[in-house]
Amino acid sequence: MDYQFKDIEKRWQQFWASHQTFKADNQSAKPKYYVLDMFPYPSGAGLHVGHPLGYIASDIFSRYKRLKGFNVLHPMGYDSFGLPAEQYAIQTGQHPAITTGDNIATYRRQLDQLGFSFDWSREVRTSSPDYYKWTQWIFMQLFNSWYNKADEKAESIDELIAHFSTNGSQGINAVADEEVATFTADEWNAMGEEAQQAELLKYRLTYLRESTVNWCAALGTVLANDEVKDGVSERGGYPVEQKKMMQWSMRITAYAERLLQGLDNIDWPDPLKEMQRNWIGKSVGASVRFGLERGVRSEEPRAKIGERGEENVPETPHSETPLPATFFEVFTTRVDTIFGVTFVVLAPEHELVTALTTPEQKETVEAYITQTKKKSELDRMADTKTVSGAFTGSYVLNPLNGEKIQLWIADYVLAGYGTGAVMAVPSGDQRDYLFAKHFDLPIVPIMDIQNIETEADPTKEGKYINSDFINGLTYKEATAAVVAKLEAVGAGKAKVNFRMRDAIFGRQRYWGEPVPVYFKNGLPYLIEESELPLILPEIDKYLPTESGEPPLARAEGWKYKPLPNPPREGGLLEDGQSKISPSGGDLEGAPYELSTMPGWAGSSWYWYRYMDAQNNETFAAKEAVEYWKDVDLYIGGSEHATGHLLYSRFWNKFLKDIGLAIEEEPFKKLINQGMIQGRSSFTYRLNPLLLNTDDSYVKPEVYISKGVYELYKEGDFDTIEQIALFYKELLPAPAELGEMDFSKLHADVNMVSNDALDIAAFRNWRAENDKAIFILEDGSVIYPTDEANHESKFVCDTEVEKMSKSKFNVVNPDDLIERYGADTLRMYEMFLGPLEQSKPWNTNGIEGVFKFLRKFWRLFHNDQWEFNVNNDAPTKAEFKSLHKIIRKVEEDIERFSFNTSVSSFMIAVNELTDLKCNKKDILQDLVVILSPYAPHICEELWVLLGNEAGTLSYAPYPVFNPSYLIEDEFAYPISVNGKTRLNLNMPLTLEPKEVEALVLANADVQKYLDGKTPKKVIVVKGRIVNIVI
RNA sequence: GCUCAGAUGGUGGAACUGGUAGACACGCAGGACUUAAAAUCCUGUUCCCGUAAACGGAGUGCGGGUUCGAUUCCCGCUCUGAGUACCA
Repeated sequence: MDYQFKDIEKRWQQFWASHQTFKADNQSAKPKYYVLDMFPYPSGAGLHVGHPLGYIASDIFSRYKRLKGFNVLHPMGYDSFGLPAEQYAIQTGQHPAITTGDNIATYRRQLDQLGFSFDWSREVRTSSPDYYKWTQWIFMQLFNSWYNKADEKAESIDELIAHFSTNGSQGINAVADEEVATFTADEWNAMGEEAQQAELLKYRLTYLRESTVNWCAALGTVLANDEVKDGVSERGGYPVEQKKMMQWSMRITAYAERLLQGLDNIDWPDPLKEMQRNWIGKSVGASVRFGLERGVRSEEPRAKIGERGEENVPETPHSETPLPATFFEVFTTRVDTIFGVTFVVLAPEHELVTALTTPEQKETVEAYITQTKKKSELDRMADTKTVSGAFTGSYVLNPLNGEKIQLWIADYVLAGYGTGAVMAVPSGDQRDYLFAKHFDLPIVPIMDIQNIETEADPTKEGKYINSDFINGLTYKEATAAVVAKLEAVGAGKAKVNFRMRDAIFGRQRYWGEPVPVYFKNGLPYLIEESELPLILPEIDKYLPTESGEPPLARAEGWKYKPLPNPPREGGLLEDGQSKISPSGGDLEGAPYELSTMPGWAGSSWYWYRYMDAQNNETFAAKEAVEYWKDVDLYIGGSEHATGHLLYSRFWNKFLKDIGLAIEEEPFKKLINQGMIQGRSSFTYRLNPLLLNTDDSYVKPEVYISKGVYELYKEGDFDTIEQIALFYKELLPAPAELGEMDFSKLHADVNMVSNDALDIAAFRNWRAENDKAIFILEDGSVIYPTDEANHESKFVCDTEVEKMSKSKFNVVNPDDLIERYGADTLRMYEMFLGPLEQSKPWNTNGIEGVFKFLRKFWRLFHNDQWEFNVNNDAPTKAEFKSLHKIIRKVEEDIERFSFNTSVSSFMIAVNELTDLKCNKKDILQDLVVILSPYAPHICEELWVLLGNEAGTLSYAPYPVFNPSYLIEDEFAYPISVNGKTRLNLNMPLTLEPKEVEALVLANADVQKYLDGKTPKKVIVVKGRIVNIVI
């Protein structure tokens, strides 16, 4: 039979499903290998041709690893909470769970069609209560943990409480909020429950805090930093504003150092690691305290800042005057330049600005602040050239020499980074330099070799000048000396600063995991573990309430009512009275948290759930986690570089700290598959200007082929003339033709093949095309009545754009599978080019892969399509072809070069076809090697070859035997002065000297020598001969 | 601006440690088969000179360098894509 891909593929997909061929075992004598794909968000549009690229690669790798004797875990699931389903729900009123369910069904059908070897018994859906129960559970573990810097790990909050009650806050080195209190054990024990809880919240790894958030009013929610692009929301492009809100946050900053260090030990693409490093943004430097100069008059109460550690403040000459604070801190990476500081700048939003502004400067400063507020985030970013700022009228004191320094505000200092204040060193920092020049502030050189004529010179070379006790020292010496001095006088210390902020963990949205928390007197408490999952309640509308509360506030009677049985603290009393709110006697129950978890909650641990997806007792059994440990290969897009991949590493480290995970890093090796862009097709339509027309007739639709259009555009007179004449003939008498114009119109790429338009399909596409006239590439014309054969084609123009419905360039895998089959599509997607490289999708060329599979099929069949394979002993040439491909494919797969292995398969099949090889000894091995790429056709041939159905997936990978590739002759390329001139066959046993003699004796070589003696002859054995004259 | 990645025929791409540039495939051109079309098969296809072949010249974004030999290494530049953005 001919190659019937439809039958074959359907049959084997059913076989794999019904026999659970790819079900992985959680224990095995084989070594484990975990291949993970970034699970998809099931969108309504279904899969387009770009989505499966990574899945195909990971599937090939999984199948290959099974052949190589590994116990492979290769699961798939759905990241099924998310905004699009909710937006759809808002528009249609349909519950997001229904939409999501439908979309998942579509995805599943599409994935099944591609013949993936997923173990579907482990499927997860983040929106399923069985799954989000454990997402909530992990949230509870985070709530019950704090980060102990002494041990560099997370520990139970109970240990912290124990420490507080015996030692107070003394000796605790934690990552916590800035304003943690200092207290003794007695003071702690004397605190009320609420005061204690409020204090503990400052330590918990997930905590509630008023923070500035990216509020997107149009989406009605808060967005993470990585969801905001250029000041607008990444999804939908709605405006985003800064707003203060009470928010759940994750103390990811506790892990900043470990997240940074961990990058050194994982095999990820360098650009991606670099992105994470930049995101974490570690800078090593020092914090320096600048004392405030007396004379500040202010009605403001004392600000909080600077209250702690006041005893360390250097004495200021007139300390009797009350100040809002006695100092503030700046962060600097160049503490060695401290004697070059000629002014200090605060962010306009800095808390001390109002208090430190003198009455004389009040107007100027306020005007400047107003101006800054007006500027949108975008303007502030774009406008980096203009220098602006305002003098506060106050002075600060250099802590090392007591010098009086002007205090300015300027919007180039960001409130959100460091302390929101910088010490300006105009001689060494270009921004400071421009600022100083603009406002005529002093610039003091501090290095002997510094050149500050036209710009700042940040050099670290040379010796210090104008710098007090560090004069004459080098950079390294000076830095150490300054830090030591600052510490000695209590005016600063070495400090590491991170750009990364704690991650906001909440959305004012419906379609997400409910936070397992209720409130008592404004303080958050966890519900009981036994009460998990906290199910997402039904609501009438998926919108915020009129009062602006999140959608969950609409849920009727959705209050925390502790179960009466078993009775427990915080629950109901035996008589049924609630203990929850002692003050209010709240029988109604306590309010739940109304925001839901963000999109990244469910995806930050899902690879563990795959290890033990059905477990109802725990998030994944200990034995399962100990067996699979971590992901060996993770494939997905680089767009998750600073979101998912950072949060996942964070949660993994936390899970390791509390003993639930084994490895410090979750994903050992990661590959980014490139993005597939769309390749749009365009037609050119004539739009002539018609003079003297009335509305009694319609302009004829005339399309011209690309080549004709180009001739026209180049001003080819004949073409212009002909088109005008042609068009004129189409028009009724009264019309006069003016100038010709063209519309460039998208044509659906599915009607275009190798840039040639399928005219019949195009006519059917839209009503107005029905009567269209086409001028083809050679100038011939097709009329609506005339569909006969034409020699020429109608060629479309092309352009690379984003793949989107509106550009008519979406290619759906379903159509291609229908036409060519899954095996062809799988191989074609790999054949397209290197996996990591982004490229436009182009269906041109898929025929070549299809032809290859037919040719492969034909190797096993005779001219009548009868199966025809014999048991004869293969020849040397046949063995050579086979072993070449065994080695090549193995090498290629190991370095994820799938495109080159597809080429090699083509070469092998071409060779074996030429050799007319139909020997089982060769073809059976070839089936095994090809099966990861084209599993269906290989399963079919495997059975035809007499093997048991279903055993191919676990067959042994053929062993490469190098003896088949040993050559005894080699055609040496002979080059003269580096230019290859001819090839000479010589035995490989010859030594370079013998080769040289043979080459120089050759008559053809003599011709090139032209009687001269070569200066030098280079012979690389088995490679090349180069003669230099 | 900074960081990273990349630039090879008409197209996608290959050349893995410096050793025959353009494998493999698409497209195109010509041919075979066919009443015809589709399918299939064969031949050619980097560019320039030349009717053609032999032959000759140029050639991996541009300009230099190292080397017997450079798509590969070094220096400088141009362009494209991605990330990031006043980070102190």
